[in-house]
Amino acid sequence: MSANSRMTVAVHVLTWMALVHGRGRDVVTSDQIATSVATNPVVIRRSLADLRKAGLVTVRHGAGAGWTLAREPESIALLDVYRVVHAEPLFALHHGEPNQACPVGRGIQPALRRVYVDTEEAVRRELAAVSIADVLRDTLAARSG
Amino acid sequence: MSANSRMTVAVHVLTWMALVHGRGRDVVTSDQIATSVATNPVVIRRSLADLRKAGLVTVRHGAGAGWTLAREPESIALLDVYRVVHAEPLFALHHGEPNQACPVGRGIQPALRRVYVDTEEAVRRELAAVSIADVLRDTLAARSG
DNA sequence: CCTGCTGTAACTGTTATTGTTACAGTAAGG
DNA sequence: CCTTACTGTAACAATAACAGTTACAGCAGG
Repeated sequence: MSANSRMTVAVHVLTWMALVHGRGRDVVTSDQIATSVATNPVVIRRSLADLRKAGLVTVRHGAGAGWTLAREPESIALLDVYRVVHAEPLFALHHGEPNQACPVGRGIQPALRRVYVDTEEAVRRELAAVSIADVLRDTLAARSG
Repeated sequence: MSANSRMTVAVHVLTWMALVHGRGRDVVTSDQIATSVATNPVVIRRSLADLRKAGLVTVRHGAGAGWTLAREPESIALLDVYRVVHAEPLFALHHGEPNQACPVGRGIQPALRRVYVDTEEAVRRELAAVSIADVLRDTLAARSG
């Protein structure tokens, strides 16, 4: 296992917040979330910082500080999370420029780019169809099943 | 840009082979392909070795050695290439096991796995619809456009 | 002013990837 | 059988991403 798990961590964070949100508590700390994810609070804070930039959570400073969901779990799609964690495209083009003197070297990048864009859009469509509320429901169902 | 470009390299390799295949020449060397991709022949040979394991190309040793497409370009889908280069899943689950004492920690992995599998399948559907022959056609069109 | 948590820099260990050199293995063709 | 030209692969370096960790300044509620 080497691939990045930022998507998983971010969804876990939001799902956990959605759970306590439903229970009426609204301000939670990175330490509490870190306990559920079983990692370091700084990792959680880094994830939350990104989620905040995207407007998915809000932060409160000072004593009694902590985090709150900025939207209802039903209105947060996994696509929103994907946008936060995936700066890099699914597939990378060549590291260096291919040989422009070769017909394939010259024309393949636009051709590939088109395919890659279509593929990314398929991913986005899939992730747009699932909300944090859906994940929470499935999570609680899986737990008891 | 850091993401892996193995998909791009493998498709480039096959597309180049499809081009010379159409021109009647059938045995090509890693050096020739490396010139088009503008990289080291060993990188190409590594890619070709993987493609060979999947049965997409065949190799000939000795003097006059080289590589040949094992199938017609129309019958090689980008999905076949994806299977070759993508050992790792699109999204990774947690690195360590999440807290099993927490309802979210306990149930989120099966819930996420389901979403991730669906997403991967969307990617596969997209890539299944495009062949190396399609890429070659688009590549030559892009070159002149 | 205390207190508790955030925000973030800095550093480590691990791992993937690309590029590179080097060299043994292999078989076609004279 | 020997030359030749290319494959197959190990080994290594450089780069970069990532997860995890420590440390500490900043902030605001009470």
